[in-house]
Amino acid sequence: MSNTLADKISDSELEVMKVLWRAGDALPVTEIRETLQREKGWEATTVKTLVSRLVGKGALRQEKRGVFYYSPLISEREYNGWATNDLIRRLYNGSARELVAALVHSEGLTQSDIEELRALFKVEE
Amino acid sequence: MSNTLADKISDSELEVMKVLWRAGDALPVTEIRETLQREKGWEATTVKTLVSRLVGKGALRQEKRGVFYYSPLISEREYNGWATNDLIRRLYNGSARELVAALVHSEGLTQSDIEELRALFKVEE
DNA sequence: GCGTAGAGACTACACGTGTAATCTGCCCGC
DNA sequence: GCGGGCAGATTACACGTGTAGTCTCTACGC
Repeated sequence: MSNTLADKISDSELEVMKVLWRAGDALPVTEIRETLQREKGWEATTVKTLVSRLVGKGALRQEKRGVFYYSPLISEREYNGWATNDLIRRLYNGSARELVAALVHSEGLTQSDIEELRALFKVEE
Repeated sequence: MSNTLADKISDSELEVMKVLWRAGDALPVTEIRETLQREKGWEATTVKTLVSRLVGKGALRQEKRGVFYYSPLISEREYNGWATNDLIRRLYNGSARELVAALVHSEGLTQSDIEELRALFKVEE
């Protein structure tokens, strides 16, 4: 369980990753801090701790340009895929189909979602 | 975050829930223990701890029939729905459609899964 | 040149979780 | 009736996580 990279990113850490993913570019901790201070009310040191832990886990790369700049080593798509598969494995017997079926049957999808998805399935044929 | 019931079931605890869900009936801790000892190699006290924590969290009901019998207070469907929505909220901007789209684009689904789902969507129309 | 602020490192601390061991009291078999 | 085993309760303990505070050093403004 747990692949060497993406070594289990925690909920708070995920917020840091999201900032970097959105930025699409390396950021100094200051900027990450500003964003998360605004959005989450987190203290500067809290953000720094999370960033350090992520570096330790191999999820962020740290690069010295005067001050440290951080960039993701795993993409959002990669992470989401991993987390989604994990859920599918744990709750849906490893069957993505079961997951989607459950969604369809459980009001998770609006009628217009269903429309869009039907189109998607046509295309993907 | 976290609804009063289903108050954040942990991974190990989930295994206990699964045993009860599969059983479809109240079980004494002895039987839960036997199953998990076989399947996971867990010690009797480990299982008892998990069961107690689940009772504390309001996920299991404890009922004295000579010895204690345990039954789930939340159904598998309920829990899966909750956990799935949580994932959707955290990773897919709250959009179930985005999740499904990601699955379709990422090899998560086999061709035959897609066939089945297309049928499903037709029915659900 | 000296103080101050900010960057980065180190430390803190409570709570949840995984994984159990030990203690206690009761019932069953001898 | 006595000892052993089992159910249930209590305790344990390390590690991850959320959330920060403090310490140190350096560079910049005065």
